[in-house]
Amino acid sequence: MSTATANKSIKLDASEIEKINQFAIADNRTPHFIMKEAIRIYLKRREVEKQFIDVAIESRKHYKATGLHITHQEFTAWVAEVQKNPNTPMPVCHK
Amino acid sequence: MSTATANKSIKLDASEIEKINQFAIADNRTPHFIMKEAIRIYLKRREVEKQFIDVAIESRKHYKATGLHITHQEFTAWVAEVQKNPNTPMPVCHK
DNA sequence: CCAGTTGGATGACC
DNA sequence: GGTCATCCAACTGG
Repeated sequence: MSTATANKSIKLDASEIEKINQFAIADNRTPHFIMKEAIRIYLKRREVEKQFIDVAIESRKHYKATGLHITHQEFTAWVAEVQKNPNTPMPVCHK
Repeated sequence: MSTATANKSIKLDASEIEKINQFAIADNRTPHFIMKEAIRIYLKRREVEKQFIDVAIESRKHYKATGLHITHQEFTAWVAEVQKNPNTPMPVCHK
């Protein structure tokens, strides 16, 4: 009962297959591996992206619920300040 | 003859399949499409990368043939200089 | 209606 | 894990 791997089919056109083979040969792995890698990388990117927007949505919900926020000016001012003084505290959320 | 598309199989484990399905649903496309997209993107990245190193190899061959080059110091000095004066010319290759 | 493409599942072989 | 061949359902355009 380790990792059950299922066989999925995918239609690729000739040019893509060629390229996959080239790269597979180039770094000495199988075309299959290349495809899996492609998918792994893609999924990882999507996950990170999703988490990013999830956090944004969360933050917004929190703001809607509590009214707590900082302004864009407060934030950019802090960004500028932190260059000079790395321990400048982030602005505090307020109503 | 339009674009001949051949059928390839790829073994993916359950977690990957789930994620593919999630993203497929999320942006309203088929899982199959997602996989193709993943591969397209990967291939594109690799191609660009390859071209980059090809240029590097070309440059090196040119150097080996002609002896023309600039030093690392010359280059970094220029990088620094160009910040202050954007039209600072790049150092010229020499023996 | 049939041909062609896409999307997808399997079974078998190495 | 890696690869191929087949067969299936759904949709699209002549």
